[in-house]
Amino acid sequence: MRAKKVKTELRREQIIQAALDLIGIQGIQALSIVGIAERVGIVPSALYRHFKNKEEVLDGVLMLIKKRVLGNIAHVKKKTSDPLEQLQCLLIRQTRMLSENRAIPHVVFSDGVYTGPPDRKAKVAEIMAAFLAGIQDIITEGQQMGTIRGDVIPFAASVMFLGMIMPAAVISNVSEGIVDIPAHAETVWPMFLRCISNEKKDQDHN
Amino acid sequence: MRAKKVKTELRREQIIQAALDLIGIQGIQALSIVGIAERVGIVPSALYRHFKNKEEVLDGVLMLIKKRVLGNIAHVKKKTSDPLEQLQCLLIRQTRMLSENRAIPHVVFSDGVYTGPPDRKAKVAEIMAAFLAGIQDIITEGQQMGTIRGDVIPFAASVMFLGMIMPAAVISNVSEGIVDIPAHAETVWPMFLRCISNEKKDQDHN
DNA sequence: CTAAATAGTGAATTGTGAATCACTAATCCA
DNA sequence: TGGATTAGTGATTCACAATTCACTATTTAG
Repeated sequence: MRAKKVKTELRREQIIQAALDLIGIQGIQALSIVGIAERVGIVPSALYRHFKNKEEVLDGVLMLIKKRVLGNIAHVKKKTSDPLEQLQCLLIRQTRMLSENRAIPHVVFSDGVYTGPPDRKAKVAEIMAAFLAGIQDIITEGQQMGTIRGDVIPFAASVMFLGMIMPAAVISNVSEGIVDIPAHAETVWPMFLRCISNEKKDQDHN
Repeated sequence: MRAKKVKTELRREQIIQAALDLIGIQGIQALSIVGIAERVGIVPSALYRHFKNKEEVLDGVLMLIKKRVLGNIAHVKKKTSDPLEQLQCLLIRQTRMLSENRAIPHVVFSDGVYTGPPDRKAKVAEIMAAFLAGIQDIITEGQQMGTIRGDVIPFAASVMFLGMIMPAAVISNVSEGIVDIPAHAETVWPMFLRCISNEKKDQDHN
């Protein structure tokens, strides 16, 4: 049966979304043109009307992920002006996003990143760098406002922030969801807070 | 030229080591029987004298990694009896191991883990679980001795410990070693210490 | 020293997945 | 309405990687 004709613009989005879904289900390694086409409802060769090759599809996936990740940071910055609150909110959003969208860790950790053309690696690096930079911004601001300890090194702290999210995602993937990522985030947050916040000794009583 | 005959026992080790090396260089995805055989100095088909198939080679690699990771924990426990010191020492060893042996993150984070036969996933899960369990042990002991806060949840803390290592390894891989993992570990350790240690308020202020 | 056994070889088989192409059907627009 | 453009199709090509296999060279034991 012949598929309905759809304008390239839209098909591209469908294809990228399909690829993202499939990655979430089976990982990048198993991602095939045939699989994507099937999911979109067209024949494999039709896909080449919209993308030059598989690599270009992957590029699209990366751009989408970048948009979502950075979108979270932007959203959080609008929501409140308290850096610590921003971080907590970001943690929650990010973990929710990961647990709903398992494709992201697959893409970021995939060793295809290392195998593929070098610019793919660079793109992943850029996404991570942008994410870390956003967090460092927040931390620096918190330091200026005095709610975050001055002796915290923003870069190190941003990597540690990532460290609350990344292992949880990996463990959750590997262990078939035994770990509830958002729940874990809630548990870890107070610990992280203790790392960086500038509590003046006596304030913490619950 | 014909390769020297070597006893299976030894060849198996050579093959596993070659696979580990190659994974470190090009990632799991690009790992091929041809590549391994070449590196060992035999012809591809010869490899099948020693392993049933590629999957079995991967199994061997996983076992080797497990041995090394758990070996680090055992070593650290022998070295000192102070839990906090054990953790710091473990952090140092583990990061050194990762920066020398880039294959490990490739294997553990590879999405091939999700694609491959389900028991491969289970094996990776087991390695991570064993590692986390080791850390939890140390933490629990620290709590009994009073040097680690009682309100710390061992599992959460162990994941966070992993969080000091894992993101650093990934960033280092992606960014072509811009981040020096062991150096980063040194930076982050004091922060982690603040998370879990039971300093009685007034001892460290600068 | 010789015959199992053990390990290594190259050719052939098989499977898979990406990409190309000539062709067809739908849509656009003048 | 009718030609040009755009998107979809199926057959096919190409490359590559995992195995298998009949055969050969080398050890090792009796």
